[in-house]
Amino acid sequence: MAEGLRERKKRQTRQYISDVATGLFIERGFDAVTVAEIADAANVSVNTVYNYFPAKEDLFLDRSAGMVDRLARWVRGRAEGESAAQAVLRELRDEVRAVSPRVGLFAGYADFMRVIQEAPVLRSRLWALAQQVEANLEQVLREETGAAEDDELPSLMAGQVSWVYGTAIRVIGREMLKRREPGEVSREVLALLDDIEELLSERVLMYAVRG
Amino acid sequence: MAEGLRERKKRQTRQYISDVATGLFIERGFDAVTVAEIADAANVSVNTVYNYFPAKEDLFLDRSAGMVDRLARWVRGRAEGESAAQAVLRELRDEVRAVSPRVGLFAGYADFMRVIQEAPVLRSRLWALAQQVEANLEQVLREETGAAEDDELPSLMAGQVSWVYGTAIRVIGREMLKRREPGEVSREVLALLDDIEELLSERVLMYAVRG
DNA sequence: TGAAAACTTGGAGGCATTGCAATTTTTCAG
DNA sequence: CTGAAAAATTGCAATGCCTCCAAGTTTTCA
Repeated sequence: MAEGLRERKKRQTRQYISDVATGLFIERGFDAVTVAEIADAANVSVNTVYNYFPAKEDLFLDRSAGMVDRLARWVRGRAEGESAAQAVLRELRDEVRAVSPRVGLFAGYADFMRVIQEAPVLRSRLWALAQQVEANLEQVLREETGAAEDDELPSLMAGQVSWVYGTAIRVIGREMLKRREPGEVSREVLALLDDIEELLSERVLMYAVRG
Repeated sequence: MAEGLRERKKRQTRQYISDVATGLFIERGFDAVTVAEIADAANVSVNTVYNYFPAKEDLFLDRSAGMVDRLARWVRGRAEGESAAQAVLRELRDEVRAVSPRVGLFAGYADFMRVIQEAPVLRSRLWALAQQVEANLEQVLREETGAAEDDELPSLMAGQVSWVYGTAIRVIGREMLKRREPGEVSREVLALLDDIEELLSERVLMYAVRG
């Protein structure tokens, strides 16, 4: 614990800068806020901001970055006889139910989504994060199946599962931007997750046969 | 045809700038070439470059941008009893077979992929294009099925099909970077496309059941 | 308590991108 | 063929993100 004070202070500073930045972004939009303004508002120099965050986008997506191994964790810990996609949908349902009572989180999430919607840079960055999520998942599946190095199967599987995940997140986000009352949002979202699972099992998505 | 000469000249200039830029990017990498250098090499001013291309990435992805409606076209024109995913894979196979004899295209494609691999900005941009492709496809499916405005199904279907497309493109690209002999590349790629189709029909991807 | 390590800062500069006004080129009617 | 009008090109200035570097400052620890 020799490194206690310093480490604590660093974490606080980092968090504070990110919070200030996030507030400004939500208030005025991502592009309308300069890094210089953020540094000013956080009482640090521009260079200090860059010491903590490699790029402007990271100021906003700092927390999301911590979730890159979530999917891999979910799949690794799934139950016997449960498919990867099912596990992901189940965990999402649990999360929605757990967070549902707290209105604040929902409201914050809507703001978050709105800022991202309006800034292409942020969307790209979020996609890059999704890539990492997928890579982690691929690693898990590769270990689980013991597939060979040049076997493309784990990669394809990871792609599919992370598509399910991404789609769920997207429809949830869309739903949140629509409604206002948290209870209704929660109900709609859960229904959507059920829909997705049903669609997957019916293979409807994959085989939209004409005629 | 009053606007003939001017239009022709514009198209030529545009093409020339893009070609010069592409050459430089392939030679030295995307980040190692400045817009000023490109303008110089193309005998125009920096502003002229920006008159034709909104951003540096567009210099490289100019041709790819023309393919945003390809997927929608393929699906719209699929045969009776053929699924959307099947149609996409079939068209891709046809394309590989058609282009296979011409070594030049393959070689160029490998260079193209390499440049993109090394530049995150280009990957993001390519992803943005994929988003447009997906949106177009969703529109087609929406019209075809006559789904309601708030029905999420066409969106999900489009997502799935365009995932199949993207995955195929990705594995093809990976394969191309690996091998050198065009005949072998072609054979491998066709085998991969078959694999993908088989995996889809076996539902293996979606249901990686544990235990 | 005093160096070593870690953190912060200011300044200079590179590069992408935009806006504006001046200049050149192309079109087209008379 | 000629002279505006329209369109394209250009230079210049400025903004904003981001990097590098060379001082300071603060924190750690012997």
